[in-house]
Amino acid sequence: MTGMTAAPSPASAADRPRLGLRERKKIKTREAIRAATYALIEEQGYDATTIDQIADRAEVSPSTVFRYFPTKEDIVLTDEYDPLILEELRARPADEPWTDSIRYVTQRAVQAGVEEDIKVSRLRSRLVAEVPAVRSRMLESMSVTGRMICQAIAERTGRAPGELEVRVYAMALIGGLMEATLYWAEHGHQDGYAALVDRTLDVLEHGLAGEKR
Amino acid sequence: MTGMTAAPSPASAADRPRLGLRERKKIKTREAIRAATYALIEEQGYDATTIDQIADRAEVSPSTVFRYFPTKEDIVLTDEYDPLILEELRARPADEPWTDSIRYVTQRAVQAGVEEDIKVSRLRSRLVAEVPAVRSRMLESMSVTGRMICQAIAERTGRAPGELEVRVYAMALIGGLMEATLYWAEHGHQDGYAALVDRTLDVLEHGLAGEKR
DNA sequence: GCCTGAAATGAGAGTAGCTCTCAAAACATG
DNA sequence: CATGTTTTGAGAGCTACTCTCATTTCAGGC
Repeated sequence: MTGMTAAPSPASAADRPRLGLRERKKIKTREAIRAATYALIEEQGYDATTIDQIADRAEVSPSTVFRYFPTKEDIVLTDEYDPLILEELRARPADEPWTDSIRYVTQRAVQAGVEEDIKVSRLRSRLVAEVPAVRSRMLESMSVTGRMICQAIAERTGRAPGELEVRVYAMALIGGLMEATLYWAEHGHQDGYAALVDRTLDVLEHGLAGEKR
Repeated sequence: MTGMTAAPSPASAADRPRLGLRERKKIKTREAIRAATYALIEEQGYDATTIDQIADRAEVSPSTVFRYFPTKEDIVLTDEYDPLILEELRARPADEPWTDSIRYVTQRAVQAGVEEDIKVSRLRSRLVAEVPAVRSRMLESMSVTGRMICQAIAERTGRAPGELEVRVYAMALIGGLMEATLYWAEHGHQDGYAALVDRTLDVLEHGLAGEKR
């Protein structure tokens, strides 16, 4: 959801025999493409890295790269945690203030992403900060998550999910989290990402003047 | 700033003789390209409209189109009011609460844009809602404005402009305004844009639960 | 009016992201 | 192992965008 969350981990030993050879190959290809992309970007930068080079190193054809990822930016950014996040949001106790629920779930997503692979998280945030196309794509993907958040807020507050106020709050949240990510990258990842997210949520809840909770 | 603000009006009669032939031609070309773009988009939609077609109708070469606008999206979105907005923000009385200043200036920008050409404002917002590339470009351009707003907030509150909290607030504002624009377009421009912006700022100031001011 | 330097334009080649099609290869299933 | 389905590779094609260079168009002094 934050875009910093990691891609799903490779199939664990338990379910590997469950999957057919076809499925396993697909996962392998996906990861080969991503690994090749990360490596090339660190060597030469984002713009200088072409799809053809990625295909070469991943040992697939360029067509295959596009079959797996709709755009070059998606190779870097794609994660598939959104549905899990919504589920977790729904699982929060009904009497918990909804802002706390959002805080909890956001923090969990961040933790999961950073724990999965801190190096990838850093590379991603760096690219988000430095490459406009990547930043745009991330905002777009976060907006989708925003719609989900509208749903969750609506359920908790009894408002309509399409109501302007709800949508504005959700999108403000997205914007704030994006800025936190930028801040993290621009300051060389010195601060803890989780702490930055916490401060971000404070601003959203209490405004700029508001005391820290 | 909102992206819905209009492009600067054509040189008024007073300063036309002041400008050389060269400058006047440049302005004319700029407007010809934009007019051609708007017309073609209404006829065939955004994606179906190519740079070559735009160049044809504007009676310039494709190279010239790119000389005037860095990207296709910019032909639709570009406005140059940002510096004026910052100036106006600085001109607000120092004892006015800074949230009120932002509200005033935002409203003025919206008014100016809508009054300039309501049809263009509507087309723009429609494109922002419907074409991802345009929406992305608009967010990017609004982010630039966001940096300016950081500056203004910092001056008023005595905080540092680079402080996380300030940046988060500014970006949340941007996100909220974007969502208001989307809402406006998605509801067929029924509501007044200014009213939507007002409600948006309420959310930013008082949170979702907050009473209307 | 004319000449000279500077700026704007047009033509064209080139790059890269992305789409589409179609045939060949790899897997699944009986 | 034969059959049908998926996945892949090869390649053509489109378009946004960049760069270069020759040509045209304007500005200002003579």
